Amino acid sequence: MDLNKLAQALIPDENVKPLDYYEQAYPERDLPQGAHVTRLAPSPTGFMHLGNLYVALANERIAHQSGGSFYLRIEDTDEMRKVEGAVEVIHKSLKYFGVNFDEGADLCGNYGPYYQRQRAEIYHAYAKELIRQGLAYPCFCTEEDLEKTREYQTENKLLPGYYGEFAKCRNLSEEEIYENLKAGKPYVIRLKSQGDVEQKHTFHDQVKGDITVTENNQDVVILKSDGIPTYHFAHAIDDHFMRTTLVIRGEEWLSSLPIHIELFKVLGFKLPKYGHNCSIQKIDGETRRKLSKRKDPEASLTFYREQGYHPTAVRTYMMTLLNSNFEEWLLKFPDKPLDEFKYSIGKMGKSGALFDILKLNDISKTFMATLSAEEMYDFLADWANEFGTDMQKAYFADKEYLCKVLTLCMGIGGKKRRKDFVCAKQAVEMIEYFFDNTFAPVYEYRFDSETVKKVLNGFKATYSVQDDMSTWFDKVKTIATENGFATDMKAYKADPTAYPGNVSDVAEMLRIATTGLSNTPDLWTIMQILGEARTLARIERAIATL
RNA sequence: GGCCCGUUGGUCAAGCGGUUAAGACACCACCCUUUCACGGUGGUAACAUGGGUUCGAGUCCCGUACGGGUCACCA
Repeated sequence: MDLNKLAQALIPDENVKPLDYYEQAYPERDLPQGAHVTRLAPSPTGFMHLGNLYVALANERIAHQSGGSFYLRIEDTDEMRKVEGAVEVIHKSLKYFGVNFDEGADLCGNYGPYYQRQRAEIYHAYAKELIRQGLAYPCFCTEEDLEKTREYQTENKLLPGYYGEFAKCRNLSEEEIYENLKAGKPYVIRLKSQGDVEQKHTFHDQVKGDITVTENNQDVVILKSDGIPTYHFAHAIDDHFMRTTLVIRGEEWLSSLPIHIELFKVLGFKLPKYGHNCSIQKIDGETRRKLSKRKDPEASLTFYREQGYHPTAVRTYMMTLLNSNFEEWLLKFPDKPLDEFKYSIGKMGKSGALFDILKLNDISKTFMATLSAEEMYDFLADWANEFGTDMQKAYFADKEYLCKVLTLCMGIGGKKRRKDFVCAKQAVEMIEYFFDNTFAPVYEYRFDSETVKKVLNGFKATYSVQDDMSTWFDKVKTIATENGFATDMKAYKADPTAYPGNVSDVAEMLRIATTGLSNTPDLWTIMQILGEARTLARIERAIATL
């Protein structure tokens, strides 16, 4: 068979450039020893998964730490999944979490285009070369044909797929090929696999260590009938010409690694290093499964923005899952920037980790407690502006007042910072009692109405905003004594049954009356912030409901 | 089902042939405390399983079980 003629018939010369051109157009990068070029290569589906951030972080760290480059390539070879505006979403959501690309789609760079659809020519040039070498061929099988062989293979317990004797179009005669072409039959280009499934090799994965890979024997499709490459072929071409040195990707790719190895081999390209990381899982009843886009809201990156998790907190949590020695480092250097941590690919977990929102919350609380009132104001204002209700947005009109509230709620100036704030949404909800238009208390006292009424009336009669903290508390103690509550904690502890309660119970009644909550920061300060008129109004409001 | 990967407390995990099997989150108790937190101290709790190899195995080998991934003209 005249392979040159076939190659020319399938992919005419005028559509491609000579192979040398590409090698020269995309030369080896001039980088320091040990520098890694990594990438993120998502499909533009418009949905950003937590896993996307996870793998992006790993790739970004390794590239930047080694003095290499990290780029974004868009895998838009599947027309069906494409969504308008998706690339913007990718940039926006990753940027929010501090992941920045050096080059790539919608950015500059010398190794583009970074959209696979715009790289048709280069794929065709190499597909043509493979055809010429007899390493690829056109396949005219229809979906029904493939379905039939698959059925036969399953029935007979044979390895499914298009290979060896089942690869009918491998052996098409020259006449048959041209006849099919002439008849306008649609076709794909398949790799003529040289592999043997009996052959196993050990392969060093950067994450998993030594693994055994079986040679590929599938005549995989490299060019679809519309001339667009499949992922496998595009991966080999792109990562070669973009000069990727290390591919960190999800472990779902592990099983197609043999295909990639063969593709790089037949194309004459040097295989990059690979690291296959495991996916983030979730416990669902009894079983674990991958975090699911459909079932788990926390799978989506937008979830963290909507809830108002601080990007640094999410990033920190991701790092604890990504590198097993990170947490130890964090404990040792809590104030150092995250980027100073020495990331190592070898410290990535070999088995899938469960997503633990409690742990995220803890990290988040600790981080939030490092912010100043001003920083917190800005962070909450940003969130409210995008996701808050109109009432919540109004909180930010009086910055001075809100900063006072935040200073109190975060325990700034105290001996120890409070750690009440987990995320913006919860924080904004938590401070709503400071604003009269959202103050909607549900009073739940642990004492009977009569007692509460006596306490509240006693307080109302004596409260003055001029009182300093100890004067104020002395008054609370007086009210306690008047109602039979213990003020001497030692005496109370010795015999709790002798009293209806102690001062703390009295304080709690006052707290509930003024805030609607039994859990708030220091009550005296709250009353100072509210002022005398509002404080008394609230006490009266509470009395009225009794 | 075939192939591949994995399995240390509830969760994340350290461990590289000899340890009282770290640490963090969560949980519990106590202390501190005018509430709630914060903080402190302590506690409960683990090597999936059966065989080897070895003086000695969480660590090495084989089997089993369980979990995950994958078997497209999707990535």
